[in-house]
Amino acid sequence: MVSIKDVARVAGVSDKTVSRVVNREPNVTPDTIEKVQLAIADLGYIPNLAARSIRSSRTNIIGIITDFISTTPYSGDIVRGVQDWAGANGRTVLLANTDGDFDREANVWRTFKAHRIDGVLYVAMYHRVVAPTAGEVTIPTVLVNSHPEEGYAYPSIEPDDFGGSYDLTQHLLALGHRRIGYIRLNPLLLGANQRLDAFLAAAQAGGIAENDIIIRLGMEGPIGRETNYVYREALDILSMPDRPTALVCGNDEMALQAYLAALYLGLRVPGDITIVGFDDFRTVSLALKPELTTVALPYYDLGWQGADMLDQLVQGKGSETERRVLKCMVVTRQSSA
Amino acid sequence: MVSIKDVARVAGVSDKTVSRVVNREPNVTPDTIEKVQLAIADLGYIPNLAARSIRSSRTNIIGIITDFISTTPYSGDIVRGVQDWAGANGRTVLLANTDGDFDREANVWRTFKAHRIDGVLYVAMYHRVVAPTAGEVTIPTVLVNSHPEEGYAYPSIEPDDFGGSYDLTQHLLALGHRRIGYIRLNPLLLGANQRLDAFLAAAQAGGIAENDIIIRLGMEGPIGRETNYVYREALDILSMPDRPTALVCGNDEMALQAYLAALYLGLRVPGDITIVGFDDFRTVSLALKPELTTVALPYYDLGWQGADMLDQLVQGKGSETERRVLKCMVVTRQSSA
DNA sequence: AATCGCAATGACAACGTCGACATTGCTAAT
DNA sequence: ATTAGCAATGTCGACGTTGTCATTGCGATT
Repeated sequence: MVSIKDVARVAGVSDKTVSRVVNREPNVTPDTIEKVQLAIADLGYIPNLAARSIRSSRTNIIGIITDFISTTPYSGDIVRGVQDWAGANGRTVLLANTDGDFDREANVWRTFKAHRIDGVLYVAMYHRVVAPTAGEVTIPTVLVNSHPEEGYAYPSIEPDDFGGSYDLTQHLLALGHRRIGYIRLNPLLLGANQRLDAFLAAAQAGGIAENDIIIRLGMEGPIGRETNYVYREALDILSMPDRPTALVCGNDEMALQAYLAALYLGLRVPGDITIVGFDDFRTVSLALKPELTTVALPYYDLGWQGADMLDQLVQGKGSETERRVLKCMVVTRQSSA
Repeated sequence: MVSIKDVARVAGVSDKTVSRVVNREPNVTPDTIEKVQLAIADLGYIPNLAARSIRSSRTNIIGIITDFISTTPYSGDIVRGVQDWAGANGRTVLLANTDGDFDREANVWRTFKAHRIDGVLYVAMYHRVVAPTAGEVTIPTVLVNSHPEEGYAYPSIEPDDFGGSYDLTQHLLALGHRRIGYIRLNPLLLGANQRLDAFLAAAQAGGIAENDIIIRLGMEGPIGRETNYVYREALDILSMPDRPTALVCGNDEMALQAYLAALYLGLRVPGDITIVGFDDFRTVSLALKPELTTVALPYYDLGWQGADMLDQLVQGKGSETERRVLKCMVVTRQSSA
């Protein structure tokens, strides 16, 4: 591998001068700069970041720790957001996945420390409460799509499930719906309760009677291996003699099953039944016909802004306890009327 | 940061001896080993991999370059496969995304070279032909989910779309279907043609008459911004007076739209119409009711085995031109009968 | 003309680790 | 008793880079 010394020799200057050119330090003659840059291009020299980091004890690497990267596919957007931030700011991204396993997580922390990375984004693939103790964290860390357990102080960034759900419910009320079904997410998910609470709050504020709200549990059990009642419950709700005019689903995959149930029963969306989802998981929300009214989760921004928060933290400017919450926008499509 | 010398001081040995213990070299007294390990634990020493890599000019880091990581969510499984391999073999994964942009890709290669990583997995998020020239590749590279353009020699690993599609078609023939609809993927995708070709080959081999095969184009246009005709075409095929008894869809999202069309027309799956997909994108294939018969793409194994091929290559044992193809399994569920 | 100030450049050490080689001390063979 | 052999440990330098400080040379000031 060609090193700074090779460049120095070819350019006829000292290695330190090459270093100055590479790092754009002041007080170098334009002449010299040109000579050096020529030599660099000639030799195809690329600085060795490992060597640099030994001297400067900063690596410009940030790590991402994920738990279930593949089970909730849309949250890949978080990773993309982080990557784009990193690309735009001259950082590189180390990626590691724990599958939710404690030992593997401890290992990942060890590896990250061994690489002396600057900071860690601890990304939960579903919105939840989290305590990243496996590594006795000593690297600056920001929690993404989750927030710290009581008593732990980490900065965090998460979506405003409550606000999104509240707005979505208001959208239904504005359309005149007065009897509404609701199929709940797995209660283990943080978002599940926030979404339900917001739905109930908005419904109450809108003057909906309690017995005009039909709530069913769509899923339960450990994440990744849950049992799914959505289709059955949707069929059941939609077969009621006084069936609701709108059906709110915990997420878009549930909405998909609600569509199937509705169509199976010969109902038209949205003519006979309005159906809405949550997440704006576009593979589903746009494939559904009519396209699905849902709430877009700001996954990409969660990643980007999370990386930015981490950067602040690394530079000592960030708050140890900032808890940032990002708005979720209602996306109105043709499934609601 | 605590270094090997700190440990040496505390343990009362030389730094080299600590190094020996850390690297499990032979010829160290059990006594010494224990003293050193105690000191290591005491101080929380973790070797600095950057320093190590300067000496040994191997980093044990492999890089993943992806193009469209988020648009096709299931292919996150490839990344997971690579990660798991890396975790099991003491490597770390650097991740970078290009969004299909040439300049960004060139940048990524630069960064990877600057990190002196051992090798690169060039992961195409949809199966296609690829020529990773942006970096004038000098790092050992394996193409995943794609194969090299004519004239370029890279090892590659990809799914056997043809075989999977052939088997799936045979499954339909075995069920007695003699008149079959087919909705094509975007022709830009490598898999699109392989799947269609296999379908036609299997149908012909099974003695299906040409006019008992109804082929429609489901999508076209640039990846990520295509126009989608699937729902319309499905409605159209299923409204034919002599409608086919089975409908093959280019992928599972298309199958989803076919379900919606069938149900809209009051048809039962699989009673009135058998529908099958491709990919086994479980978010869809399992959410559909009845659950979808489809073909599972070996994404995870693509990642794992790709990483393994790369490792061989890095160690100089691999072939520069190996082209590995992984079998795709038909997953029989309730949508076909 | 002598001095000062400063821009431009270089020499050298240090970062943390490990490979090459040297040293020590013990056992076994003569 | 001497030596050879080898296991256990240590010394030192190198990897590629940059920070610190020193040196050079030149124009400006007195």
